[in-house]
Amino acid sequence: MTTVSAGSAPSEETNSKSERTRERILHAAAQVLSKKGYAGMRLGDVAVVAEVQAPAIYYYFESRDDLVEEVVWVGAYRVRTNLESMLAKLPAETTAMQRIMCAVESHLWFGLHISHYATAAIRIVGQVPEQLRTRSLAEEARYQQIWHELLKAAQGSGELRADIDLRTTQMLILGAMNWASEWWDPQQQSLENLVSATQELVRYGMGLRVERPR
Amino acid sequence: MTTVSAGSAPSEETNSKSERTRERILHAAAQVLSKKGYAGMRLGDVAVVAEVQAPAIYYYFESRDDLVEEVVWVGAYRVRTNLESMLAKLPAETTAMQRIMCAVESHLWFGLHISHYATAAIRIVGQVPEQLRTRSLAEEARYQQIWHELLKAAQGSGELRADIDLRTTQMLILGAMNWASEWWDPQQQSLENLVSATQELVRYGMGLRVERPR
Amino acid sequence: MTTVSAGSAPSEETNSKSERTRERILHAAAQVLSKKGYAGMRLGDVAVVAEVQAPAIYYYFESRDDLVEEVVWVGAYRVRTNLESMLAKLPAETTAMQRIMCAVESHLWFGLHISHYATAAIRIVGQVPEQLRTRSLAEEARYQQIWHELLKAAQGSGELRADIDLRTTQMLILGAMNWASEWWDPQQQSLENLVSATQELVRYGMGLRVERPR
Amino acid sequence: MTTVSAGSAPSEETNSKSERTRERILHAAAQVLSKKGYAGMRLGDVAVVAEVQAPAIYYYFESRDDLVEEVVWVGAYRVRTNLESMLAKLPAETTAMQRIMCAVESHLWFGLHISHYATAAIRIVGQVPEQLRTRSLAEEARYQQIWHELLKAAQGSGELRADIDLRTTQMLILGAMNWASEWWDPQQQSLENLVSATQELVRYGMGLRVERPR
DNA sequence: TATGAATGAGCATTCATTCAT
DNA sequence: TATGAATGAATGCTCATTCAT
Repeated sequence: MTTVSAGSAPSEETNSKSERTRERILHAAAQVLSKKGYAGMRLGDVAVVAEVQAPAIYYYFESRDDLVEEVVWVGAYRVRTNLESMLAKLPAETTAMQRIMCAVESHLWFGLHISHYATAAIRIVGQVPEQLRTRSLAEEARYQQIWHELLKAAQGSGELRADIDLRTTQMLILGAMNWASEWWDPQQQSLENLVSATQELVRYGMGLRVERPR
Repeated sequence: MTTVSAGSAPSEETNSKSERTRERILHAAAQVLSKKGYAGMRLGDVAVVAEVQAPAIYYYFESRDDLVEEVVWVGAYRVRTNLESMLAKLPAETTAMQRIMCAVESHLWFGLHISHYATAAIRIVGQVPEQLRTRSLAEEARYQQIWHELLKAAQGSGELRADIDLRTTQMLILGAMNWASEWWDPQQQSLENLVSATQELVRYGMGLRVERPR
Repeated sequence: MTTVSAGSAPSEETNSKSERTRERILHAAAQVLSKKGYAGMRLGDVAVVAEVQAPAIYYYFESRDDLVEEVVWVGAYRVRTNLESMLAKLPAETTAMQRIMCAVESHLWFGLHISHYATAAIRIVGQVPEQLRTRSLAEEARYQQIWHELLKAAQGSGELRADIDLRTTQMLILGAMNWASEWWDPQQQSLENLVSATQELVRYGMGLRVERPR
Repeated sequence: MTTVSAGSAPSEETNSKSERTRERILHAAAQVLSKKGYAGMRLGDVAVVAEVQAPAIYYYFESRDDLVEEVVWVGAYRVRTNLESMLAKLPAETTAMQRIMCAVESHLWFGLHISHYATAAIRIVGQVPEQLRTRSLAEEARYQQIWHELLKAAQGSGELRADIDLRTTQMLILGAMNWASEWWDPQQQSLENLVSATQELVRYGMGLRVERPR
């Protein structure tokens, strides 16, 4: 799904047994991190989930923090590349607002459905020591930049009101979606439903519209 | 603002020295919790912030978890009562939508400006063991209920579109605000600004309105 | 019951309120000690039993060890003086063996029925640091001495076999009685019964006697 | 002496290095327990004696209480199996009284000479929380049962007086021997001596026998 | 005479990490 | 490539003890 290009990119195609084990550990860490938080993740738990012994982790990662760093980075990396590839697939004539709607779908779909990495990365932001965030911060900046350009384009094309505070609004929207991992329950509501409700809110707000745009 | 006097309510008026120490510890715990998360809160850190020795905490709280439980509960309790008292002050003729705007202001103002408790409670949701959440879950349910009634009233009065998914929208809005504690920086943006940007988003969304309602 | 003569003797007649509290604490300590052992006795438990607050203990005793020391000493002291007063009451013509039987009764009766102090003193022998035992060791030596004289007298009068190892036998008998506190249950067996069974064992052993002496 | 091989029996043959370490910790715990009592046993002391670091104990035992439980059980188990194997070695024609004498020897020899476990088990009876005693209580019941049968057989064969209270006498004898760990000093008296003095007391008591039975 | 408040020392336990194999 | 065994550095918690009142 994710289109991985460069050498050091986080592969999802597992090759050798060794690489598969490494991936299993990373997966397990993402899972545990998203449930227990940064300080709450114990290597023992990760080992259980990954079906290895705890010391085996050290064969693949220098330290616990290294493991966390990678999870967080992979999360951010995949969220960004996923969005990029989704946007790339859109036909040229897609309007700016439709692109934003696509980004909403990408964010929710990826964060809630595909990847523990994203959830983990999202949930432990703010608990992770600064020094572990260098790589992921860069990714997040790129991601924010993509969103920023989407919004600016929409404003340019007149699809977005000129008077809104772009940066704040962007953060509020991403926040609304990030927080969904705290309450959204696939048993109670389909992801499609959540996506369209979010798109509605983002586009029109809750208030009454006298005349439906478009 | 909330002056709670009755029964077992969490007092903010500190009386005896003993009560003040207890409050200091509770404050400190909220602060540390919101920064480090549930598993990351060490009693030693709390003690340093509260300017006591760590074992003194046990004079006031049965256990670490008891302390966390109280912080989380106080957070939820104060958020709810703050909203109630804000709403109670509104004149009778206030429209349903205006009440919602007031609730937005209350939520952001209280969560970001007034109380580490609220931030703590928000940030560690999902990390705290279920058994510590009994009291706070009840509070949160009451809070959600108040919001739900606000939205329903607005829908009833025709100020809200009839076709939106109330529950999902409510969660998205609260999420957008909760997440603000992750990125909002008082140095860069005034709270007033954040509040009005949020109110705008909630009310009208980002999209162009052909004709401004009302 | 105990005939206390000298000034510093452990009084059982409580006079002032202060003295009564002190006695209550001492009692409580004896009770807790006999149940939990030396290291297991917590001042908090003692305080609960004595119905005071823990720090109050320090008004009456220099330290925890001081309290223990006194309990142990009072136990030893009372066991000794009790035996002495029992023996003193016997008519002049009492035989040496009858005196021993009286001592057996005294030991059991006192250790099991009257006094937690004795039980405590007995049970924690060997756990208490040497330095706390100075006074009580002296008492115990006196007690052993009394027993030794009783046995020697009986050997002298021909009531005891000449070929038995007096010291070892004495220790075995006292041990048999001391250990009774571990298993004797007043609900299942009267003290009188235990006393006479012990007297029988001491006097005749378990073995068949061809001809009953005397 | 006891060579236990079957099932979950506490092995004395140490095999792997790991098993030897575990045994060393168990030994150390028995030693410390018998000296300091249940509450007085610190894992630090055990670790020093076992020549490991304290946390290493947790590699072999779930908790401090688990360690205590095992010591107490091993003590009870070995005392019982030792007695059984001693009795099993006696020739068929051994009289019931001689069997009892053998049991006395076994108890003293094992409790005082061979095994800290036995001493520990004996000394901390009554301090150990009930829940740690399940396994050992079962062992002790079996041990008491063996003794009971020995005594009953002797009464049946006419070697024991018919009029003695079997249960009480049995407890007194075992108590006399258990207590020996409090006072017996191998420097001052040989174990052989203690054994024969005890056998004498058990068989004939202290009193004068007109005619030596048998 | 007694207690509420607080502390320092110590203890059981956990956990990331190491290392020989 | 992986694990069994072990450890050092915390960390929560207990408890004797102090002290102002």
